[in-house]
Amino acid sequence: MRSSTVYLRQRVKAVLNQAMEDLKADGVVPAEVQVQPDVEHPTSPEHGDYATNAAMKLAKPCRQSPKAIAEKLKIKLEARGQGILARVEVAGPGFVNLYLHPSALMQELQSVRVRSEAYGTDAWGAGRRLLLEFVSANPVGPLNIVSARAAAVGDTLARVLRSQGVHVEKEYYVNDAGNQAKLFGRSLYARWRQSLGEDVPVPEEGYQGEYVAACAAECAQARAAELKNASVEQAAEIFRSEGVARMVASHRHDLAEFGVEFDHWFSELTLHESGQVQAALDDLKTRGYIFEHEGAIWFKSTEFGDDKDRVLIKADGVPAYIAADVAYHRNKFNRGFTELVDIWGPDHHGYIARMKASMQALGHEADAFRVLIAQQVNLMENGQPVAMSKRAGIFITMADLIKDVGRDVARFFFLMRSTDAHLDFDLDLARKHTDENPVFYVQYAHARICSILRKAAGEGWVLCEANATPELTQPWAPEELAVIRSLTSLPEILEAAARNLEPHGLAFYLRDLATEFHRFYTVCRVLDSEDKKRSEARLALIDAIRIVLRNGLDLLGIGAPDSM
RNA sequence: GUCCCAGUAGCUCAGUUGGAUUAGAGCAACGGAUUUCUAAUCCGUUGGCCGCAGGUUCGAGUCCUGCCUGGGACACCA
Repeated sequence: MRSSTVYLRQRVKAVLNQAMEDLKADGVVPAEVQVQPDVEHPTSPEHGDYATNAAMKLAKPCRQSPKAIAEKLKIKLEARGQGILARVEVAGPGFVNLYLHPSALMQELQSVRVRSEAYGTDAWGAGRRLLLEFVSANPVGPLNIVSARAAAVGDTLARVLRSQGVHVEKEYYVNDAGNQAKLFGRSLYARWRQSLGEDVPVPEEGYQGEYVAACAAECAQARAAELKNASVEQAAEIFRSEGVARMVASHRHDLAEFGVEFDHWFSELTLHESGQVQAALDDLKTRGYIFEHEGAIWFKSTEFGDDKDRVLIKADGVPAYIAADVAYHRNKFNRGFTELVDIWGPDHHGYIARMKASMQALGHEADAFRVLIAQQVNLMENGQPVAMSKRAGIFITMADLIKDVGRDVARFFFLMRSTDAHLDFDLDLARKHTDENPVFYVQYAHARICSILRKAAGEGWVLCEANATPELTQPWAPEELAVIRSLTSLPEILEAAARNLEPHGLAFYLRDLATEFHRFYTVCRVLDSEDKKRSEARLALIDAIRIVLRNGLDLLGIGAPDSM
């Protein structure tokens, strides 16, 4: 289904490579010279559809001026670019500007409709097996805003990577083994006893929010029979396991509401029970990165650039959190994944070095394990940050946010920022169902197109076959050419987003494409009975725009409505 | 004290891994456009010492060093 298509920019690159080979054959460029020239869109369209710095990169190894090489390259490009390039120009310090042949643009436009929902997909990522872990919140309370951000980014990243042929599985790590889970169990237990009129205090550092009492009641009802004769310790354990299970279920539910579904939910407890924590320890020991000191067992993480060595097994014999985490990531590799990507919250920044160290100690390449930090989110209302206090139980959850502004808006706002930058979430703007809200702006473009297509169908207009190039006697208008050029950028946008693990470029791209469409719409009437040929061509054009908008919105996990 | 992230228009942010005498959007402000396929639209104007100072080279918002400011992290917690 994912046939390998050569997109427009790749065709241009291929022409450039051929031209450079020709220069080698002529002896202009020494055979051993290897350069990777950039082919990019110039800032100003007057400088061509694409421009390359190949001549500047070749200048030094060839010991010639960039301009001289550019002139020679130009001749080869003109010969090799038949049917793709209309014009080649040398400019500035040695740039070579490439102007597309109109027929190449038309072919690409046709390709959008032929490939339809597969337009933009590629296969360069085939063969990679990547495990993407994100959210992984402690199952002791509702998901917060940062989790929502991580969910949006992780889910879209998975979709984008898959579109490029990478095999991706999404995983959620359930911290059901540690102190937090225990503390949660005891908090639930206390709340239950309180509800029975007894004076049992919630433990210090325990969980206070309103949801705790509600969860305690549900747990008590579900496990009533077992609780009847349980000791305090047994009861706390029952509340721990039941409470965690219910929290995990609610996380799963809330995430599904947000359009995010995981392939795996991985329990920390199973690592301990199956002996994998010990196995990881033994592995590190065999490799010589373990030592004992003051009754604790340490990992020599400083060997791999960490600030200090880290305790794996505490002096009391209990494994530290990181011991299970090392075992967990070792497990991921053992399952056959060749790349691990984690998305963590901002408070785990300092944790990266030691985890990377542990994976290197286990023999993996440094960049086989990568961590993205989903930075802090400030909810803004009336220009002020919304006050939140976890301690007092006053905080806006992911579920609250989605209920408030809607799933599409929430996702788009999170995906409009680079992941590792702080984000001010403008609630007032998010709530507006007007043109100021960028989500609706993009969706409106899609709906507008659908509306025209409906009208066209009703009036008996013919939407030409996907593989038929519309014939035109008059040249395309500038607004038409601009939007066609934008269309052809989707493949490179997706490739960049996947390679850099930065999905936000896609959101910006869609907004820009919507702008190009709206501009076109204002100037060019699609259905014009005076000019049937042009109308048919424009119908094909807006159909292609519809496809690209829809593909992009799908990858963002956002709806593409037919009408608004 | 050490480390990480950020600092670009009044506000929120892009800037394609160093490229073009002209650094871009959105919002806000001001002025225009609709007998039309959806005005949830479009066009125009105003707005900048890219935190500061050096350095690297043909070329720096982008890379290096130092400093300033904001946020975060620095457990035998998870």
